Amino acid sequence: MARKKQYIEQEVLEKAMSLFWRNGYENTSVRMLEKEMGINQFSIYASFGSKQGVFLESINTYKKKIHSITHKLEKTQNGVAGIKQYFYDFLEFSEENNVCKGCLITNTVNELGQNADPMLMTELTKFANDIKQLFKKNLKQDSKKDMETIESESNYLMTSILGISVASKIFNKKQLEDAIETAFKNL
Amino acid sequence: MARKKQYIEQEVLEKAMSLFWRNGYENTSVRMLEKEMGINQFSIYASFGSKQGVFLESINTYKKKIHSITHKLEKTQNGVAGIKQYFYDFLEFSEENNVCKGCLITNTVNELGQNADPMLMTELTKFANDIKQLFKKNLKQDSKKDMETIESESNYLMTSILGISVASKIFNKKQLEDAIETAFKNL
DNA sequence: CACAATACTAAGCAATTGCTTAGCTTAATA
DNA sequence: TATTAAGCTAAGCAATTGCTTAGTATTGTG
Repeated sequence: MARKKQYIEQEVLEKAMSLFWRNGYENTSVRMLEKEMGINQFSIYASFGSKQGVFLESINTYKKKIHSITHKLEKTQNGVAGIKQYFYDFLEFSEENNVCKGCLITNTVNELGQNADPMLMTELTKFANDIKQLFKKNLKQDSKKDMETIESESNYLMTSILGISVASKIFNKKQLEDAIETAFKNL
Repeated sequence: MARKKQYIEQEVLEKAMSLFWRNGYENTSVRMLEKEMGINQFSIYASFGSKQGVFLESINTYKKKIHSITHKLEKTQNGVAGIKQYFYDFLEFSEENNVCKGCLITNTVNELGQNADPMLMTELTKFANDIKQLFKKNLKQDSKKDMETIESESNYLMTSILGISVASKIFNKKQLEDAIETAFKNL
């Protein structure tokens, strides 16, 4: 009985995600979203309710996108080597047109910090924690580390990947590889 | 012959810096600066020219403030141990009311990225490079590392401190200590 | 005291923000 | 083919943005 949507929500979300990823939440206006997504503001609000709504769905889209490499990590059986590979995979993942955008989740945590909507913040820290659990799983595969060591090293790995995410915006490839190689020397 | 300023520029800059540090550049409006600095917009523009001008001076104020710990690092003769101490000093430095604000420079790089004013970006990367040089200096004190190793390890240390800076916003003290302790095990 | 140079107050500027709405097209069903 | 529920266009909303300006207050000097 009714007219059909002239866009596919997942498709325009990909574009919205890309824009948020490049510019951050506050530096992305609804007008910019209009242009990037190629649809009118009315359609944006009809589909996603608010700018925050678009952002939340963009986060979900990001999660799906990064799932290819988190899934790979989830399936590895080779301990620390698998985690190291994840670091390299992440770098490749975050690169676009030779420009590193870091991690959308990390960027957002860093931008909004404690000013962020609590629900959003919960969502973001949950993601971070899931990654940490994957690190732990792989660390356990590596022989005789005790619980305490595994906890410490997973915290270390989390700050390392956060560091890589930020550094990727100003460091060149060689410097990032230096960082990764050295980071894994003592694990 | 003329009326006197009713505020001290360095004093109001301290307050501006604190606000930018907490909220980032874009999330800080001139009205917010007015309130925090306790002076009228006219005075802000008379003293600093623009919002960006206030920010640039805030960065300088930040540098002066952090100089107490970079200076300490500059003077240390105890190699890696001195760098590790710097990490702990930084954590203490970035804490305010039990809330970690990270590093103003790192936050800004992360927020503005390649969208930033080139002059500002140059300023920020220069600061990062100065820290890296201090790391190198201390690494050289530690015996028989070759040039290549020192370069690699200084890149590693830079990403580590960046990671600590970001992680400090979501990790608790124990987790951050885990990260630092593990980070220095292989140096 | 009067002058002149600067600072302060507060109102107001155009532009942009997130969001809404009135009026139209579109398309599947009866 | 007429109806009707939904989507689209584009104009417009109040609030906020960075910044300016007109008018007034304060000061040291002649």
